[in-house]
Amino acid sequence: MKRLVKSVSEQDSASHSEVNPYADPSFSDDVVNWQKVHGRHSLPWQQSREAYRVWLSEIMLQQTQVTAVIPYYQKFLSSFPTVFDLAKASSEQVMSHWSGLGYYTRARNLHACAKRVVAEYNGVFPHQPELLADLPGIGRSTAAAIAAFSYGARAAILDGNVKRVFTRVFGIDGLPSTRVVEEDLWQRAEALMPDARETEKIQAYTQGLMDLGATLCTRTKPLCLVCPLQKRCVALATNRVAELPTKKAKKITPTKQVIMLMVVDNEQVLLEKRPESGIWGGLFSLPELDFLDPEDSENPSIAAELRSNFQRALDAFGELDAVQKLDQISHAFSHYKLDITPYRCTLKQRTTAIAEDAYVWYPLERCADAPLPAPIKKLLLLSFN
DNA sequence: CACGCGTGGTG
DNA sequence: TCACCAAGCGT
Repeated sequence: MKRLVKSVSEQDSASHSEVNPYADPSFSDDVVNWQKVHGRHSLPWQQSREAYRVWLSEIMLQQTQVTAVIPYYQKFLSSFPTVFDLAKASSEQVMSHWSGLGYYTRARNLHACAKRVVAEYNGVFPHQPELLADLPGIGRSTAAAIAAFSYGARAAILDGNVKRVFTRVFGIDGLPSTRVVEEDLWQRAEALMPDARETEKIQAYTQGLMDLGATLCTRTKPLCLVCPLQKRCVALATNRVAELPTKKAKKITPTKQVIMLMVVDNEQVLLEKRPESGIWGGLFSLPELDFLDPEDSENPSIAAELRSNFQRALDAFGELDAVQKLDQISHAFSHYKLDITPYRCTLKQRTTAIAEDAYVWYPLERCADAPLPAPIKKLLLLSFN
């Protein structure tokens, strides 16, 4: 459970924002005036202030680009028009709709959040950022975005766009993910908001910060010449735009190798449900075997080696008939690389008693709509279409 | 509190 | 080709 009560120091700084040394009314004026003329107004989730739609879009947009989100947002809304529809959907339905969008914890939290909003708030998202941030998948910044866009609340966002704009405009060194820099950024975010009297200003300002970061103050090749903040931009004045925000030192990404079994029988493929935590959590995928390096064994035939190693895994599913090695797939995550060696297996006879709900025989014709990781869905579609 | 968590686009 | 992300959150 997250904290619902602000500490004394937080309350103090919030209620005395007029003496916050970072306060500057002209800053929000510049952002708002720019947003009204040059900002984005036609995105699908900007056509309504309904909290359900704002929430859905904000969750999808976490660490994810607009172009990737749009088709998912539209399909989600079509299948689950209201928070009630989403709350009563099955987890498999929700995961199927999220399949391919990544960061699947978001989908599980989305579903859990919908259920809580229905159960605890009669389907109405609360207005207070503190209550929003207590819901699963909604952190401080997303809570502020929902409260601002849906209800006109005066709440500060601090997403990647804002961090990039602020570190450049104010010339802030240091990794934005570190405690000290992030606290400083939050203080500026709180101080620089427009006055609360007009909700339109809050919405235009919040959207304007996001639009500035997304369309002008981009990671590479920022369009400083047309930026409404160019006169006050420290990074531009000191020729450090390319250096800010401070980048993390790159780490070497390890490579993992797995064997995946594509067990096919009667136009169905055997899928295994993955654990809720970890990579591809909550999705179905192909059953995995630890990668076996052929160099380790004393050169048995591939078929014999595979039979002996696969049979134990396949005992649970049926009697093995044939095994065919498929082309290796290389899939890059943000933090490691996965080399997949898929083997297509057919059965002489399927075991009648399959292991509980951990496994499911899935019709090949429905794979396009299955709750699968992107590379696995791609593999299956390529194999059977 | 630094890290784990996906994917498709980009230069 | 491949490194590096892009509207953060939970632990």
